[in-house]
Amino acid sequence: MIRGPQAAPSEGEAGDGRADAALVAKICWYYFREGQTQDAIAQRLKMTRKRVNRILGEARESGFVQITIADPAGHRTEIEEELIRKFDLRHAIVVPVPLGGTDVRSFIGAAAARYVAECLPPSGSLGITWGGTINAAAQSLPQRSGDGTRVVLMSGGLAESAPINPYDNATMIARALGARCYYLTAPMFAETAELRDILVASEPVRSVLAMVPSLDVALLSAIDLSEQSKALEYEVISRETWASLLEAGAVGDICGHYLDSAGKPLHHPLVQRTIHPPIDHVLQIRHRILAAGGEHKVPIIRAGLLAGFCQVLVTDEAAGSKLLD
Amino acid sequence: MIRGPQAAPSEGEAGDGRADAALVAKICWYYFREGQTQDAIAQRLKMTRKRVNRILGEARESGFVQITIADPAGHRTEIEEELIRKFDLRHAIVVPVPLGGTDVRSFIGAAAARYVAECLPPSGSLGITWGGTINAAAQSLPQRSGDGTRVVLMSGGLAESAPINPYDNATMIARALGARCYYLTAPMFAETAELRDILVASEPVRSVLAMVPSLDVALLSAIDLSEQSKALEYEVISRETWASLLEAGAVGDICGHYLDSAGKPLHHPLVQRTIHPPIDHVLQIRHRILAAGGEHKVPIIRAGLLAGFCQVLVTDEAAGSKLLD
DNA sequence: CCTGCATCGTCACAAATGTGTAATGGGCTC
DNA sequence: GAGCCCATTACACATTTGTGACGATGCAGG
Repeated sequence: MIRGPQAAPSEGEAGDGRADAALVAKICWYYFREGQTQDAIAQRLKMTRKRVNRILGEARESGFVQITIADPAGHRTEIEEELIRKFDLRHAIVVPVPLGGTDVRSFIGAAAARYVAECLPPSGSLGITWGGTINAAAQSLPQRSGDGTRVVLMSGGLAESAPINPYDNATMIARALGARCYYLTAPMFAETAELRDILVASEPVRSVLAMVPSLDVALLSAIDLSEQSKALEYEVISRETWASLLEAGAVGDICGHYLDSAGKPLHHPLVQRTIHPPIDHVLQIRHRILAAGGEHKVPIIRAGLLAGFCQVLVTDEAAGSKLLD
Repeated sequence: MIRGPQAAPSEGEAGDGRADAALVAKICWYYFREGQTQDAIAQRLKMTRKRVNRILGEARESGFVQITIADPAGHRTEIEEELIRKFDLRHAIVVPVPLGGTDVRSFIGAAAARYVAECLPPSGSLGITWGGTINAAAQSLPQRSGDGTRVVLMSGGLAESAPINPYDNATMIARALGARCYYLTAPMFAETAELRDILVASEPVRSVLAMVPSLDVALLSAIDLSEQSKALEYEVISRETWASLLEAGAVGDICGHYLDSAGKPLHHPLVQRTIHPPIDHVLQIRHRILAAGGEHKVPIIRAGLLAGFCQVLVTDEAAGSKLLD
């Protein structure tokens, strides 16, 4: 059984030295490329079939072998066509809803990763935000050598390490791309609006934020404000804040900008405390990709689309068809 | 069982309309990404397990799903290191030799395809030559949208359709890249040197050849002159020509340029009849990749390296280690 | 309408795969 | 050197997968 790609990246595995990478590669070649049986490979390499089996399993989970499904380029799904037309997008990618218990975000993340890998030029720069979808993307981003590639995390950090942490996200993506990583060394939300302004004006936060408008690609995620919102679950925002955001008409946020259902940015007190690039800076990024799915994210995705946050949408069938209603 | 990628591309299959591409994609997602069992997928999609099974098989063979093995970038094999040092290469890729009866060329082709896909810029131009290795590459080249990508076939054609035909090669590669393809509308060898000169000077041959120096990437293959040479087997050259080439000291050719074992181009009569770009034009191509392997190709590969034909070598372990002797 | 051809579903089975459990053995600490 | 921990092996077994045989269904042409 191939477990989904969101297997916890626990346990210290730095250089992945457990099994000689060359050996793993060889086994993978024989198995996937040549179609040899695990048994045959084991005999040939003088090891147990079980060992081969385990190595193959690990190779898949760790992303050592990537299985990519042809992008039916030019042969778009109806739903993709519709989305492109309705929201005037450059491109839309709609992935199927998982059958089993798998998290949709890992599907969407994988597709987004693929797209990013394709459109991020060598030595390009990529801005990312925070979220489970981005995390999933990080895990299935194809390795690349990326000379001079830069990754910029466009949100502050969380002091208390949530299961999904902005800094982790950024680190993983940067590692996969072989990129240099720039973090916002500030909390996601400052304690007061004044402090926020001071932080944003101070180095090194200022210079990292200053990179945003000239980024090549932005990989954005959308945070919803439904009951199932991860922001709530991980206590990124308190229940009171949540309630007050809802009351103000917010449906979620993209890159820290809370939007109402029409895509208009709100002037909620929280926004004054958020460390993030201004909207118009984000909108100056040449290539903007929004990766988000799941039915509860439909309102914020729609808001983001209306606000012009993205030219490329990566989502799932469920959200995609709801967006068309 | 996953059969090797060189399954004959026989039978007319143009648009591949047998099974809805979207359906195939979905099944592949469920199976490869989510790890669902074929049975579960069949039930969910209300079809037989056998059907799912068959679709998956076809998807693999047709290259609809690609299985890529992580390039241990920066973590090179010793043999790769040595090759790079000894021949002053920019990069070397050494694939394992197949266990079973699989043709080495499909391995090498796959690796080369992957490399090309990586280094060919969007809207870039790619020059290719003729040969089984290139053919294998075509078959495992990841699909891409390639706006404005161009593929130039740098050799003439064969009138009598050999199992591996230059035009087929070019077409397949162009199709995979979504590229516009430029052919040399001339035979591989003209009947006389005079006719060759006339052809080369005439349109449209001239303008296609004129594209060569400014190509972004060249994917070159090496044709050997051993007894096992495919050129001989497919009767691309006659046995007499073959003998006379050997006598002149040739060890094979790259892009129609016959070289001796030191890499010096020969002035054999055949060369005067060959429709191909001059050596210095080929050497002006910025990014030159030589994809060839198998022990019998070692002499011509070495010659090609000495002649400076490539900065990147894709070969197999057997040839690689022989090259280091 | 019937015939021939081809594709698909059903069944069945052998091979391959994933996953336990217990035994083995190598390397480490003490 | 004894004892222990860990990883690997050997063995066994349930699932999953690939494939062949055979009948049913559907379609084109006479």
